[in-house]
Amino acid sequence: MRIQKKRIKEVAAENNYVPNPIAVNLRSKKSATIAVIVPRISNSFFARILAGIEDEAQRQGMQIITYNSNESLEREKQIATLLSSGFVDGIMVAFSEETQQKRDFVHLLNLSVLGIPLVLFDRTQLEIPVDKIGIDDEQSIYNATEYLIKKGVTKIALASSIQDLEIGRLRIEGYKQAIKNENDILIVGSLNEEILRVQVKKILLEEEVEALICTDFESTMMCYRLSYECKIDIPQELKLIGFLNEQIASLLAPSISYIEQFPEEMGKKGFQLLLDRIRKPSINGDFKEERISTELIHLESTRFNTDCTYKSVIVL
Amino acid sequence: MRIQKKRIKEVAAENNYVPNPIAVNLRSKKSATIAVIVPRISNSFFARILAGIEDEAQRQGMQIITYNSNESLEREKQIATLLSSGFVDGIMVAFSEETQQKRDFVHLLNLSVLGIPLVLFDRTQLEIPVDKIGIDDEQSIYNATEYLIKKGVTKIALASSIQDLEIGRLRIEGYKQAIKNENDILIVGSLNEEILRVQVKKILLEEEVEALICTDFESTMMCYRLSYECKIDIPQELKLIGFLNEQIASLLAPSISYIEQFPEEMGKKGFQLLLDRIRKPSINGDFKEERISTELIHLESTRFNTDCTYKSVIVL
DNA sequence: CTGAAAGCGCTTACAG
DNA sequence: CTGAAAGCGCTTACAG
Repeated sequence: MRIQKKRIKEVAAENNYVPNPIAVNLRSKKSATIAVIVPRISNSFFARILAGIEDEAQRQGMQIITYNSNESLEREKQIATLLSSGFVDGIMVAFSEETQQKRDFVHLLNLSVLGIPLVLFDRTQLEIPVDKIGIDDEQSIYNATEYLIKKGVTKIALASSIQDLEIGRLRIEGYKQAIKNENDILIVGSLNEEILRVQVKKILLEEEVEALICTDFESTMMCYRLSYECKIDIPQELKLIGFLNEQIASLLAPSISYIEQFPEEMGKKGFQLLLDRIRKPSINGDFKEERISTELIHLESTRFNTDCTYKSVIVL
Repeated sequence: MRIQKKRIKEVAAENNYVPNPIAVNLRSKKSATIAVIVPRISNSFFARILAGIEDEAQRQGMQIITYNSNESLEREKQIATLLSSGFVDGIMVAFSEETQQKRDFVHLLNLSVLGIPLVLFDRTQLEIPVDKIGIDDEQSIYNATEYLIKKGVTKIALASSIQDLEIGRLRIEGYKQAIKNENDILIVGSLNEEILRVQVKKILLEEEVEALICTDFESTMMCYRLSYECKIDIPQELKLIGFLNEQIASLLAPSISYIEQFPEEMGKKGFQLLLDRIRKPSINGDFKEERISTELIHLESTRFNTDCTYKSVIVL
């Protein structure tokens, strides 16, 4: 038997035989494939999560099919319908903004009811009994704000372009918690780029803020740019902390202190949650909810004069 | 007959019946699925190409499975083996750096020999008889260089972190063609970030270059950052043109003029090429090779004093 | 026009 | 231990 098996494998290898996965799937009722739905694949954050999932999936010999909802609820529903035939072993979803705003998630609930293992990642604030993984949204901004307060900064404002997302709301909440005194709270936010631009310029020029905290990539880049346009020096006149990835943050001029979210790790852990659920369905309706701890990375934009000399800027 | 069919569809819809695609595929020998292999999914350029493919695929009712080779030849071979069983209708590939350097592409050739429609995108310089789509690599940098020359800039250097890729070589060639006089050619390049950093700093401080042209995202961001570190004012003392996406380019301070590659369009056109090939296999070995025309977008980093007032920088 | 049967490429349970 | 048969969920060609 063992010898036979070996011989078959040899012959198979010699002839470059690769079993047709379609047939294997149909027969075994296991596709060794999971589906991942992202709201926007060209967003580097989601692309990195995807890379993490890919990495882990490969180690387990599983494949991933990626779907891009393009932040559209309708498209998300189409994808859910497609997946409801159950041809994947499990699904990972970061739902669209529209889904959250309209609180319309029957299509996701439906998948879960059909018994298809489901994991929500990044955007997890939905009342569905499934496993979830996100970051410590509230804590992340709380830490950043508190750091500045401890350094003696008093006038700290917050800018956001995701205030309509639950994760945006949570991050803003973290800021509020840290500021404590309600009168010191100064928040500007808008989904609309132009509106936010005007708002940020206004507080930059009229309110003399000492520090700006941003809840997302777009608002961070915008604040970086606007401080330049307004000729406000970072970090001399303004401290800036935002959500960026390392590559961009460290190559900006000056480099911008940022909150690292470890998206690859989120992908890996999310995949692991899904795999666990595929192997052992929830019996009593118990599901896991994990949070990745973010990290505040200090670069030039939060350098204080009293700090000992920073990694010298000009190195030759 | 027509009535029956209608009735069936009605009942199907009522009961949320979705045919099992696995079974359909096995039966029909068509999977309505294509595979896309990218060298790095977290690279925003490839993520945007993917978005373009997704978009077009959706319109045609087809699915895409994404594979990430992580710039690894070995991983690329594994993926090719997997796909050689022919369970997808076609494949789009941007091969890895390693594949190009080692000129080891038997695995890709093999897929094509098996009769699986194949399209190479972005990185296309491989002697395989398949359809290809890329950008006008040589022309893109030629145009940028010539623009600066016409503006009277004489000392123009080039920086690259992709000189080992054929597309890098082509872009550098475009620069050389435009410069004409061999003595004026000044090129620095390295895959290694630290080495390139030192090289760029050196020419910035010692060679007094008036303009810098970059062949890729990494080198562009680095030059942007280094001009800040060296306290060289852009665009007053240095003009800069690179490869960036619009979002980043316009939010840098100053904003950086860039070569737009239209990645979504490349994805769409590449998918179209593949679909054409799936429907009508090449009989006499004729294959298409398309090039997307890039566009030089002028932002602040190529503003000349003589230019009429630019879109005012401070708008309130 | 209709409905039962064959078959896509596998795997696995079972008869011999 | 071995080899033939059943069956995964469909579609399509074909007999009636």
